[in-house]
Amino acid sequence: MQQAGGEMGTGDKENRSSEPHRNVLETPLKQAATSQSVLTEIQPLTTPPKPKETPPADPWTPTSNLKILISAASPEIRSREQRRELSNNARDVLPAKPCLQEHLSGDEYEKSHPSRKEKSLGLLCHKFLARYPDYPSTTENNYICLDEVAEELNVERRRIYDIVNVLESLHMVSRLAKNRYAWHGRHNLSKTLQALKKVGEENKYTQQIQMIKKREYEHEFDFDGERNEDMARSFGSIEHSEMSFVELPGMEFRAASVNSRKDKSLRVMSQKFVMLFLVSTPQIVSLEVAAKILIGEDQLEDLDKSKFKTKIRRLYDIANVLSSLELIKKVHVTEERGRKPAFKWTGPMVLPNTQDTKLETTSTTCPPPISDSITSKEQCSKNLFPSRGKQNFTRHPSLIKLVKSIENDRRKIQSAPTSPVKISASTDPNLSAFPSQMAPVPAIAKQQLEGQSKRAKELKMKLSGSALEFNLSSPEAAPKPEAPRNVTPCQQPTLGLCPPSHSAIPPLILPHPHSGVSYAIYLHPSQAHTVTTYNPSFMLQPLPCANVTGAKSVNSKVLNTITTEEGDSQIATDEPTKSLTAKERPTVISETSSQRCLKRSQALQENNSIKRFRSDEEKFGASLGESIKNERPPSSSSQVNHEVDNFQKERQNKTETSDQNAASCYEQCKREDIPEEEDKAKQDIPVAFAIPAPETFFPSGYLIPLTQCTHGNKAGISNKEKAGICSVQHTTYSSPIAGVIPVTASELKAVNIPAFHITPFNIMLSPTSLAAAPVLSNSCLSSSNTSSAPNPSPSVLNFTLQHVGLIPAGVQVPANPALQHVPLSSQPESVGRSSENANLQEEKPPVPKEPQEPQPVTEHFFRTPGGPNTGSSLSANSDGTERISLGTLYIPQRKLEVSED
DNA sequence: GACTCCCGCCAAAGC
DNA sequence: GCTTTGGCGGGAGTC
Repeated sequence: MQQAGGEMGTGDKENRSSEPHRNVLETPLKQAATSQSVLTEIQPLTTPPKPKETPPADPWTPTSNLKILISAASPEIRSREQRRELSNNARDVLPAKPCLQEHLSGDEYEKSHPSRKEKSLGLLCHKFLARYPDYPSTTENNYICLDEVAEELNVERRRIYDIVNVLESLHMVSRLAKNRYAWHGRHNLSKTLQALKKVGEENKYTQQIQMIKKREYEHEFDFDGERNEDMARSFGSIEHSEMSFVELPGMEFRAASVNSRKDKSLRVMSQKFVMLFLVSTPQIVSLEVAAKILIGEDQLEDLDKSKFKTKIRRLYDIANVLSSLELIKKVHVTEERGRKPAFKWTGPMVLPNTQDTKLETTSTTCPPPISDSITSKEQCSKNLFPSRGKQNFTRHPSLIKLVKSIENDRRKIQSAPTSPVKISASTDPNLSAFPSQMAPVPAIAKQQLEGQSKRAKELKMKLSGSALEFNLSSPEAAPKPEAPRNVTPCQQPTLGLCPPSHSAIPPLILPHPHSGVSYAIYLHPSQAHTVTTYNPSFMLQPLPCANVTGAKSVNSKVLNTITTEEGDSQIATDEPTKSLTAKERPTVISETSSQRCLKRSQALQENNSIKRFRSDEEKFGASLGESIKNERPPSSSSQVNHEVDNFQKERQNKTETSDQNAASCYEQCKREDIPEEEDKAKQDIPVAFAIPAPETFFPSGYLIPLTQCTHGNKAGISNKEKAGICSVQHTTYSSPIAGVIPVTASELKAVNIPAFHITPFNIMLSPTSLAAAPVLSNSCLSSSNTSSAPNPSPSVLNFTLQHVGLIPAGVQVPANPALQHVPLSSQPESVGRSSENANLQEEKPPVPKEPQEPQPVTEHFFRTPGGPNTGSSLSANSDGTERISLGTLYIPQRKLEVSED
């Protein structure tokens, strides 16, 4: 056809522009100037028409044909021979309409002139898809002739290739012969997605994504050579395979030509792009990250702006097609620097292989072929216990020593008594009454945070280069004495990287500005000061709480997140919701689950506070207690913060141990996924799970949708709304920006259920696993010093003081002028106690067991998010100020807002 | 000015 | 040698 390149020069364009004439004349369909109308009006001539599609009875208009001609012509032609072309064509094509040209001038022509949008690939793809049924009958031959389609759609064939290539990647079409394709529709889509997800996991895309995000934070990733080299090394450490096109049985490419340039083909790129969504949590992938990953797979050293731009272009092409397929939806991640384009997966959730989905890769370099013999059970097991799988990661030499040290520490920790507390999964109806103290607190003590962050950064910088390797390789080093299968060594690496300040930076819970959904963002303190804008590494923690399977599901989800960071396959797609499309997910959310989540999150915070305080009670506790007793005015917050800061310095050497302890606890928690140990596990393992996110991958923070678990209930959100919050992927997301959400008194009070302690890396610790004493959340103090911060609960203060030994049990002291005197129960924690109502908030917080063995605790507690669809539940914080509070601090660094277009 | 992404050049592969 | 495919990047349109 066209020029040697298949494209047409001016002449070709003119020739092509005449092609539609015949078609138009033969099929006097209304060819609206707008593509939208065309979308539903395309009347296939030779290709299988979409069954549902009925020829529109739109009247033939005098200008319709001309509009088509115009749209078919290139801009150059139009600009060069606009008038003459129009008149001539009108005369030639529409002899019966001699006056046509008169109607096409000035504004009218502009109207007929299809805008750029109307010629978009996405719209074109819509047209294309409209021609064929989603689920074509197997009996009928659904052939696609590219030439014909191109003609009918009045586009260059080149554009059709773009569409077909992407469709091919999803096995919606397959090439039969030259210029001929077969339409399969969505029959194979589920299988394809499963296969892609599987391959994506095996290719460790999750790790790559996280690594890139981390890099971005650490270096504000750009294209200078040094950083590229660093990036390249990191990629190399992942041993990612040059995964090529993933094929399904019976759908292999039949023409070698198709594979000739597959390395960079749109097909492969499309598959990889889809993989990123399937393995990501949340299923939001920014173009930037995707491009970097795709580039990285090729040759990162060549990463330059032009290449990056090219990848972005291609990704736009792919994204447009995928959007037309309604598999993804464009969103924007807003950060302080501006908006970043991203896409959210809106397609069906991909379940783990419930059947032996055969897939083949035409990979040339690696991807270990997926075993067809893997049963669904085995696959599930593999997903649940990824640590058993192969570890393809290599350990960075510089980290071997560190790993050994960690191993030793872990052994010590694991040998130590750790008895996770069973938590009743029963619903706490009172959680709905969760107070509104969750409101963000004004920024405070930013300087302290920065100071802490600096120290942390120094340490981190030393290890950042090899953090990934270390993290990925940790499984090897991690001893698995008790629950080898569940060991998630991914957290271990963080031990050595954990700055002392971690303990002072707990997750932040922010209310969703739009939906009222709250999100807990876990920010790695070490990067707090370095992050000023959107941090891709804000891990949207899937905080499953709606799953009827309770802890198991949660665990699975957690495992998924964890394992993805470990570098091996893991899926955690055992959630029932996974089988549903994004649109359907909401229905599975139960309010009780959300309440449970709330409670868990509260418990986490509480225990974390207690644990932390316990570990520091000798120094900081006394000081803090004294401060409380003296009812320091808000102005003293800086003093307290300073004390904490200094104290944390001293506590730095404790961080590693505490993280290990947390890791140990988490391992126990993970055991709950082990069927044979389920009974036992249920007794020892908390129901709530935090999503561990090794700092090595998530240096900055995590965004945890809390949805109905927190504010949602309180805010009076209807059940329906809550359900939606939990399950529906919000169209708008945002991360909190720097800010501190102090743990309010009510938050602590309300929790009488032991929960997990989360390490700075989101490692969970059961309350009892740590000889923690009740502690007053530092945040309370800090928050109390802020005008907008809720005052710490008297009960908490008393509770803390009592456990610290500053006051005898039963004695109540006003911790803060603003605090109310709340009677506290001196009873030990009511482990597994199920929900109580708001009144229970007044009850004494759970008293950690084994207080006689205070252990250094640096964990930040972490609220278990409530939304099952974490991925979709990014929240927003309109506040851009940085905030800090001690103890239960959270330091959001960047504002992240994801919004749909 | 950044973001999108259309457009078509041009080369590899196929026939 | 012509056609088919499709990688690639300039640059126009849009925000």
